[in-house]
Amino acid sequence: MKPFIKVMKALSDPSRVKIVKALQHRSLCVCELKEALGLAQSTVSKHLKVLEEAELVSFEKDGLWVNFQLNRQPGNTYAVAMLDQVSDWLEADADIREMLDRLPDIDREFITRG
Amino acid sequence: MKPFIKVMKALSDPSRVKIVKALQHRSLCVCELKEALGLAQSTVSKHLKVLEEAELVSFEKDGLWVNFQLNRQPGNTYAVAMLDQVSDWLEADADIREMLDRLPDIDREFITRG
DNA sequence: ACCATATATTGCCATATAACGATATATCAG
DNA sequence: CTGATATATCGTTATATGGCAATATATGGT
Repeated sequence: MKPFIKVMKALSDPSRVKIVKALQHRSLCVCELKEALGLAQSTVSKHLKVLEEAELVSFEKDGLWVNFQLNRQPGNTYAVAMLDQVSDWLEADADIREMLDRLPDIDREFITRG
Repeated sequence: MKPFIKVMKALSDPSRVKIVKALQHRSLCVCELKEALGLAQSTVSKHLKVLEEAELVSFEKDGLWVNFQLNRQPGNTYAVAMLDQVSDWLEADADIREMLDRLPDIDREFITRG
């Protein structure tokens, strides 16, 4: 039951859903997600940890940057299924669209430290 | 986004997941679910309301009894999909199995008011 | 009308969650 | 080693959540 609940809880928060939908398009660092979501860096970092623990996202370190992406081989069955579902869902959602439209203009090179 | 979040939140609680898994087998009244879950009647009633608002369950009144069942025609797309998913999931879960094994012996006629 | 019973609602408490700012950690450049 | 920068962690606060007991509501029987 635990792994299932973890996935459901992880997807119960609008900010975390937005992160998943953003990562559907490309891998992103914390600071880019911070810009996309309009949240504090520490808040984004915490959300990413929840998503990681549900095995919905994974990361690769690249020097100072940490690139987060959708998890390609989750051991958690529910994570696999939900990533698949969510990829088709909420494409027309106003909040999601607004964020995705801004995504192309968000670049780690032009983000100032907050 | 709201309807999606409602469904995810509804399925983020072990007691509510148990309710869904129980209703997969037969429709049940509040007092039977109370027995199956070992929770207070008011707690079960509250959980059912959350599930209702996510359109995961519906009910039919029959005199004093209210029979809850899985919602057959949810307007909420996510509710439809998740009911389908969850029907295959957690069948081997220890807590779920323990509850389902007791379910045949739970009968509204033999439940004393708490 | 009155009582019994099934469910819903309310009030309360303990814990969990999401947010932030501040601080700590990690990595790279010089 | 020192400074700069990206991320993680910590401490705090406000709100949400899950649980219970007590009470209110609804329905059927006498």
